[in-house]
Amino acid sequence: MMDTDTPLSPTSRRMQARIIEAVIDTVAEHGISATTLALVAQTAGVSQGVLVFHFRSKEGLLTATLRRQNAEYRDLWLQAQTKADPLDRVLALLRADYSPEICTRRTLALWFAFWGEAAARPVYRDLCEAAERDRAQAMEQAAHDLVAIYGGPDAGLLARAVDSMTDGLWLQMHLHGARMPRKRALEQALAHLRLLMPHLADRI
Amino acid sequence: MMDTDTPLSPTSRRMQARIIEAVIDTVAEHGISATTLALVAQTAGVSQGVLVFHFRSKEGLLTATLRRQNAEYRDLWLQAQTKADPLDRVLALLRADYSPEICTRRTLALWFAFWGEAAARPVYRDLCEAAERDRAQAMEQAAHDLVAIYGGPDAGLLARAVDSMTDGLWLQMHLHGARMPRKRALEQALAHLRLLMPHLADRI
DNA sequence: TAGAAATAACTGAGCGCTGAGTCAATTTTT
DNA sequence: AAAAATTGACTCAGCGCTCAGTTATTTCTA
Repeated sequence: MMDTDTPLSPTSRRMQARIIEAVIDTVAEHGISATTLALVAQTAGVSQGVLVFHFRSKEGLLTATLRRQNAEYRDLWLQAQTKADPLDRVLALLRADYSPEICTRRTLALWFAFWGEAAARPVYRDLCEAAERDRAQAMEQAAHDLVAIYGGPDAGLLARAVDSMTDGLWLQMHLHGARMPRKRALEQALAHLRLLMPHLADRI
Repeated sequence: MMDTDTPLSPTSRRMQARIIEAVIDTVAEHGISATTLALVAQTAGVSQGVLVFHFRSKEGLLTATLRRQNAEYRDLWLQAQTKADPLDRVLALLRADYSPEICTRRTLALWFAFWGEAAARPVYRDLCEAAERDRAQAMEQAAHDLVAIYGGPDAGLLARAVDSMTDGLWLQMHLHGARMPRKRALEQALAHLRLLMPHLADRI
């Protein structure tokens, strides 16, 4: 069990998913530093022992959570890759970052929690970095294709500008909460994109 | 002592500064969750008791550190406000965010550490939010003046785009470390600005 | 297919240890 | 000599993790 790729029994799979949900809730509400096995167990409605049984340690529990978070995020933006037209692809990638699944108090808090510990824990750093990089490459590819067809600024710069805007708006949503709702953030990101590509503004 | 505004003796002031330095080192290296009074005391080369004497609790110690961090950041960008020409002011504000003081492993790790805990601790959230807002307003004012004189895109959008780019690049520097050095980040921010204001590109 | 045997999943009391915070005693500053 | 600053041994609540025992699930056998 755990991080080997042994096929999990449905029972275990369900339990692990349930536990990870509880971890996310706990971290989002209390922060990583106040997340304890007892609290997670209580939130999940199971005994403390089962956490260790499935994830070996608190550390294992947190990295598993981060891994699942990464996978879920990846799944989300991979769907956006299916579009044929590069502008649609860029827009879909962008919209994915402002989807209701991502722009939750819960989810944003989780990302920032792990980013906050990333400097201290190489495991977190590597996982966060990898997720970020994969996504950035996808955007860069899409931007490259876009510029090749429609023209525009340097593709790399364009991609990074869009992604950076996202990080900034995520921070705003994370800190300001209700005063920067998802829809406003999305509208701002789109306005930014229009500014970067005035010649395609009518399609954005 | 502590957060009252009683004038501190030079002895206390020096000791508190020394302790806060140690907190920053400790948080940057081990993260908030692994920062203990013992570790901070050891790093500062003092006894554990003195931490409590000056800051009452671990919580007090951390909020004092955040407050000082805010103040230092504020001092830095306030200097940039002195410029007369609004373009110079925008550029100075931007450059401040990429100054060697800010773009340290240490400093970035500290910001992200507090942002990571912000969702769970209202005190941190409020402090981070306030700092962010003050700074954003300064940028918005400068952008507004700039657009009034030189023309360009919507001032608010411009300001937010610049600041968001910063947050994104801070995240990159934080996660990727050496692969995103300060100078490259600055160069990217400037290139982004040139894209947003082509008519002023030659002055950027 | 019923039921027994074997394995997997889970419980919760408990252990050792480390954390934050205390305080009487000591040193330093005023 | 009085006040302020500092020490470090101490407390004890709460942490991660263990493990003997229990329950659920799957596999085997007649």
